Amino acid sequence: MTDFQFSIEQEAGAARAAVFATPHGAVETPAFMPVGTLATVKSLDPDDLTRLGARMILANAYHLHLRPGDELIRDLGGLHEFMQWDGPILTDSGGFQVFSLEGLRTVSEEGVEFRSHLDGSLRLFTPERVMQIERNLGADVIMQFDHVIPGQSDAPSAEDAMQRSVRWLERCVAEVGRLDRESANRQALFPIVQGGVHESLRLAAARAIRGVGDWFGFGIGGLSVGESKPDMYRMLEVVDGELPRDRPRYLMGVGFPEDLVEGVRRGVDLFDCVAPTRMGRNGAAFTRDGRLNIKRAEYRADRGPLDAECDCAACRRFSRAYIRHLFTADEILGLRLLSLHNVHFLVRLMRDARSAIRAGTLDAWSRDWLARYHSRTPTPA
RNA sequence: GGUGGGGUGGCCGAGUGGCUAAUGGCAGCAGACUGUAAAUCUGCCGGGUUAACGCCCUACGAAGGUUCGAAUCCUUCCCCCACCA
Repeated sequence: MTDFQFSIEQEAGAARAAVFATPHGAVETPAFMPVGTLATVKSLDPDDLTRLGARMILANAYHLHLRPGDELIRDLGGLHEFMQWDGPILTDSGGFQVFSLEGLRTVSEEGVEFRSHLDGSLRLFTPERVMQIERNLGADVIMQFDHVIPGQSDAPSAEDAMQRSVRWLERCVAEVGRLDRESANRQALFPIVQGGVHESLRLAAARAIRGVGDWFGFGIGGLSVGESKPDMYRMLEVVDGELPRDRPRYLMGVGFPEDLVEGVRRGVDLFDCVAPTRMGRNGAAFTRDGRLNIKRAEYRADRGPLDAECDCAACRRFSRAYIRHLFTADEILGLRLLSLHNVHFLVRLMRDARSAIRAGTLDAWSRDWLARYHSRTPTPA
């Protein structure tokens, strides 16, 4: 299968600038992928995403299985057609929901029984079932079904979840093979490296995964789930040495701007996170000088843009005072403008990082970028 | 003019003798958010002082009274609403 390809253009330490080709187009990396769990990046439409430079987006198997149903989406032509996004799509498996919906599920070797958060019905998610769901959805990249646990979990728990994730990976592979024999397919299955914050477990997970098969790319999961940032960064360094360098690494669920910069430096190519959209809906804007809460009274009469150096649609046109007013008045345009801005901010951040890698200036660029982001507080214009 | 109901902290609105600086909601102020159970959640919210505990002051239309003690009971007055004249 040549639908997927990862072409490295330039390296800078662990970091690299590359192009990740998929059946629905190529993604220049490092890249940030906006999250559209329910087949929509909340408040943004496909044209918005295209304009701000997003190339690849996420959707979620658990949520779309529950509503509107993966078979319905299949019958309507698949996720790309359904949501009118013709760029690359990646679907998460529901492994994160094992963590986030902890009170609504029970884990066994067979799989995870979820109590639907929508209607209370029981749904058994096995690796096989998840592969069928992700096949029905039809994303370009599909994630294995994994077992995510809290970041501070002790080694025995982390090892247990990691080993289970590896066993489930084997079942995912088998099921994908069975489905492929039924009908041709152009999806890439990504495994997920687990292991909590324990170096030996991360190493063991990476090795075990490589033993299961050959992969077009690798997910790094179970991070940004409650562990410290130093622990998260350390795990990236550990994993970097154990994964093949000629394949993309996708750090799942990360993150905040500073985490993207730190991640790129440690060899991560792809990121996704709900932060830009969720925080945008809650009034927080990323700026070059740190986070800004647009609801604060000090911006009441502020004529300036969210971020003076930003060229997004919101910053080119609207004042902080206006956007603050929208939030104060509970107007939906406010949520939309901050979501637009925040996603644009991360997309551009990765574009800038890519340029720095290609220019051979990543170290200086990232050092300066982080210093400024951390040292200042956005002030009224 | 008569009858009935009512006046509570910025607003709405509970509370009918002590546990009440006074439930709730809204507004306001601030914080959190990392593979989305989220346009969500959390904290503060009479004034002064304190790092905090606490202490002091002011407060339930106004004034006076009963009581050890009143937003709650009594008296008078002011105002609002409804209905009847």
